[in-house]
Amino acid sequence: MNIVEQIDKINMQLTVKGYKLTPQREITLKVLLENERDHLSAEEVYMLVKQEFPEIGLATVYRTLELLAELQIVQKMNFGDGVARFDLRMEGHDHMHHHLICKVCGALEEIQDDWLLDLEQRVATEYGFQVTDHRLDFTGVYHTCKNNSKQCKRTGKAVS
Amino acid sequence: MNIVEQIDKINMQLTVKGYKLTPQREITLKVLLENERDHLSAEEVYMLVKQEFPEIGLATVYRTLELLAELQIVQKMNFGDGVARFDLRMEGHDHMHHHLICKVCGALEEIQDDWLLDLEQRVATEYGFQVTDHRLDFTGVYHTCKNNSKQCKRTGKAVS
DNA sequence: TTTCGTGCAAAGGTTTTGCACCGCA
DNA sequence: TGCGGTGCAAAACCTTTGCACGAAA
Repeated sequence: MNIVEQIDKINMQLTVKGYKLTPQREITLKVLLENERDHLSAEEVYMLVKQEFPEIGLATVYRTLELLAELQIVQKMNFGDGVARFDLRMEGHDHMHHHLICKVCGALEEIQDDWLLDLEQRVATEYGFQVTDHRLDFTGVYHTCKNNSKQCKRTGKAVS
Repeated sequence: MNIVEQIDKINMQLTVKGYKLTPQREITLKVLLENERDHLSAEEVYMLVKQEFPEIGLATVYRTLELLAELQIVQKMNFGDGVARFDLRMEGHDHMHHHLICKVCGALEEIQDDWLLDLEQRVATEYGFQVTDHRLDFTGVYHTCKNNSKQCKRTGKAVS
């Protein structure tokens, strides 16, 4: 599914709920889809949207992101750096992505396996708790970073 | 290990790093240890410390919590309610606690099983990533909350 | 016209910082 | 004296909100 199709699909979700796909919302969505792997902050989204739509205000970006979170199109997350970051939840990614956070190079990789179905079953039986969503983050170090190579394997970023 | 012993142990960790256990820090630690299960925010810690040490300033609490996080005695966490919360990491709890967050009653339960050793092994082999810590939160609903009982099973809190 | 969405500026809430002061080596 | 630690207030920071305006049904 390409970006245009995804935006169409989201447009339908908006319409059903009585919301409109304004140019501001469309460009914000485009930015999110084009940077799906990057976990952008509101400020970063704002900067990118501004390149195509300079008149947009930061408040609109916040309102759009809030709207998308309400529709479960994005998920608001916090990785401890003081800003909220937004994770797309398209195409069955629903509650199935985990994160690897490298302490050396700062990379934040998303991995797609769903490893937790057994655990969710155990939580249900042992704790009387029905899971609807989960969050799993691993902090650690890429072997390539640890081995003192000059670049992070994933991002290509220079490593301090 | 009782609270006095735990504070002694932490005092040693502080001393090794050149920090002192001031009365403010000691009372802050006591509050954290006495409310280990509660994931207090800085403001909540401040209120509780103030009861025993009214002259303390909020900034000191923030600085103490930051210091304890640096020493890995507490972990700063964010559950999406706009404030940082602090999780004690004493007595081998290290990277072994997970959370159940009930959407109905708001309870935040800590569970102690360490279910992720296998997954950490997989991450190491499949992604070339050595895990040093992890975070696993389950969002969902307690069966007792779902069944419309008037109280949450865990907290006893009234359920809307 | 009515409603929804927007931009701007102001407000709100949390956390950090600057600075003078204090106690202890 | 020197230095780490503190309290207070101000600042910084991210995010939300109030309000008037504008576009579309």
